[in-house]
Amino acid sequence: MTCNIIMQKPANINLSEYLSAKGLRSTSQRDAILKLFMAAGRHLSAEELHERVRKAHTGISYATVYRTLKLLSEAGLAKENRFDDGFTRYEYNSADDHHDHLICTRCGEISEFENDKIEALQLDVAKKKGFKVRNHKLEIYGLCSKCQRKQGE
Amino acid sequence: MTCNIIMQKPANINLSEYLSAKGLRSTSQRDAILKLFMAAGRHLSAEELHERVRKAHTGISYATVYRTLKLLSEAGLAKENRFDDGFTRYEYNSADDHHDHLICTRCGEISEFENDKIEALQLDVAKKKGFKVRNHKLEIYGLCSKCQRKQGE
DNA sequence: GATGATATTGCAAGTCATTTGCAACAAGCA
DNA sequence: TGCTTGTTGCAAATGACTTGCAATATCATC
Repeated sequence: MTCNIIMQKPANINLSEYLSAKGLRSTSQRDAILKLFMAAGRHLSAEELHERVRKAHTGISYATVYRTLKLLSEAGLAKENRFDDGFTRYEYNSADDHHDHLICTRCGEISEFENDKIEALQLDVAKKKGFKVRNHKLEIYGLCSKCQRKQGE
Repeated sequence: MTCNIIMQKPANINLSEYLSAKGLRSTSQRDAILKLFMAAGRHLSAEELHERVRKAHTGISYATVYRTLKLLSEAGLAKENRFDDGFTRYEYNSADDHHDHLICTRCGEISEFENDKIEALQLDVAKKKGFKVRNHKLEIYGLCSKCQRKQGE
């Protein structure tokens, strides 16, 4: 059901290219953060990432995690998502992969979907209003199947 | 197909009914805030509302505006929207009126739309994942027609 | 209308995620 | 190896929003 026929290309830029193009420096902290960020799967908050980073690589500060996450976003390697739970979650941004989110308000599980029809309809709506779309965001909040079952207990 | 997305209770309630039902009190501050909130049109931030309220009715504090806005939300008279600009905007919640938003990232204009097809597709997606929808949020960011023209200047 | 229990207010101080100033430190070119 | 300048960790600052508290106002009851 979820099999993706087209292989997802990784984000086209890699970090060290981006850094040197901008005259920035490569550091052990940045490497460690990127590595754990990519390994972690999606939708990590800065706090969660910091936790993991600190375990593997003592002494990396909160500030550095935030700064690096911002850097990764600018480089196109990460994408920021501000859901309704009050803090920003980051996901690794593979090129051209746009998707939207289903968010379980009970357990916090976030799953993804893609729907071309919805995208097309959005463009129609925007066009009718003379609006030029740059970005969009669709979030569906509710209960995942697990939590529906638990709810009955 | 019926849209069983439950958004919020219809706002057929008026404030004084809600207050007395809950054992709460009606105050001149609450009246003033509600009046200006309703008169103001949509998508006001707490700050904007406070500004207006203060002009008409000196001495109403920020805290009271926030508290009243929260009260109105609980009463179903207001709806909170957290867009990507970092702060919450409130709109008057007329019963059963669900809509989504087009947001101009240049001038901040917010316009609304409704699209039943998109809503239906969302329910499909959710259904396929065994997800029970409680709420959803669709925001399209870009440039309104005015700002596209200005962009060229 | 006066009384009194308690909801509400304004103010200032507190949250909480995120950002920033700064001095110590490190990368990487010369 | 030296030196310029980007980076880091720390602590303090931000900024939207919330809350504690003492003063005040509401409203059911007398």
